[in-house]
Amino acid sequence: MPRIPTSRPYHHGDLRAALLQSAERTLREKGAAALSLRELARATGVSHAAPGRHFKDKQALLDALALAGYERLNQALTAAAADTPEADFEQRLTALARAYLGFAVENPELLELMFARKHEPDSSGRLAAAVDQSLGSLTRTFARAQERGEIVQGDPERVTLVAAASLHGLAALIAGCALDAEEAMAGLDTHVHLLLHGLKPR
Amino acid sequence: MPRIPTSRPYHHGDLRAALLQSAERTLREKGAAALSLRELARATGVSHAAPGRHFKDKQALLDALALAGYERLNQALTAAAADTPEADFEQRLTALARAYLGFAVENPELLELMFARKHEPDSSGRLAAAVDQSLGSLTRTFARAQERGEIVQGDPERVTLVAAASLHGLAALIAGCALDAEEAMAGLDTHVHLLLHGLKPR
DNA sequence: ACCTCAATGTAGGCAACGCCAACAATGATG
DNA sequence: CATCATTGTTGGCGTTGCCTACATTGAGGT
Repeated sequence: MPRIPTSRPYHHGDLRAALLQSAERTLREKGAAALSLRELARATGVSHAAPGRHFKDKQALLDALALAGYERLNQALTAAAADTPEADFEQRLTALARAYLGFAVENPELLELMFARKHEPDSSGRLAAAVDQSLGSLTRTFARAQERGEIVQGDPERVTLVAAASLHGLAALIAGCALDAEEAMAGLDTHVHLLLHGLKPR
Repeated sequence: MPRIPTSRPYHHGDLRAALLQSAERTLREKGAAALSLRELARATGVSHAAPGRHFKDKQALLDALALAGYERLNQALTAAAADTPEADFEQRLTALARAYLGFAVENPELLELMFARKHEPDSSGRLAAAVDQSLGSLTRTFARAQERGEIVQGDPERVTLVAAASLHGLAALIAGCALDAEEAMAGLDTHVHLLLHGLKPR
């Protein structure tokens, strides 16, 4: 059937980006469960099969969304690290923690997506790289601190993991509504302090 | 239309339990995405609308699944606490950590479900109670340690949170395939030690 | 013993979804 | 200017969650 002419041109221009943007909006406002390719297509003003040209799967779109999330998170962490160049280690770590938790508070649904265990084999490689890159800020901070003797010696990966797990745990609890966001942010300084100085009395 | 007689009785007996059991099996074997009420009904040998009599929603079934998960986790934690009655604090905490991480390794999909942010308002109360109960083992351990002076003073909730977040972070990373399970379990002792003694050199 | 009725299971239908195949419009490349 | 890969459209298929109407059952009151 020949097409009835409309105001919109046949080709969208940058449908992929538009879909991702719209998807992130729905994700933020209505949650991941409300994400449907068809609804997304309607919201973007294209036919229900158009998204299939840019994402082979629904999961492929979710993966792309997660990847974009990692990139934003990575930017936030890098900025936080750059903003406290010569501060002492505890302040530096606190800044990183604040950046990470801030991201978790602002994008809880996205965070859930980013750490979900179901990814296309295609995307998993790029996603793993993105995770490493995000962890990079933390790793570098710890490596430098270890060189300066501000941190216990030992396998740097393990030391970093202790901090990373603690922060990620907070973020996950916030994203899962098991922990009040403001309360967690307010107690962050104490949290990092306890992490660095230990739970045992000195 | 009158019913053609079959070997199976009209009433199942305990359909609700059978559905939950079947659901948990599918969850473990094929993931949460593969859970469908209709498929579940087929597997249990009832009609596609029968589950609706016991779970008003698909989400209601997921919530029931999560609740059962919390009960199992709680048992594991309680048992771990009971198994190390007079051990010193670090050993006690390590035992709790091992129990929690063990659960995460064995039931990653279930853990994801338990900490998902979408729950029916009906279930959320019971779920919150279950979370508190699971946290109870940790809280009690810390409270006792604080009384004995084995732990820094200060808001006990905050001190507990540092440990809880750290463990939950590890569990979440394992469940999300961002961390190798065996590696994490192997390094658990060191992890707990660092948590207690801090990352700064003494 | 019978009747009633709430609980539980069944049958069918509806709208929405993801995915697929066939076709149409477009713009870049020769 | 013809060709053709890219990108969008239409229509269809099978599945799903949920709803309504109906059937079967067992328990409790008379």
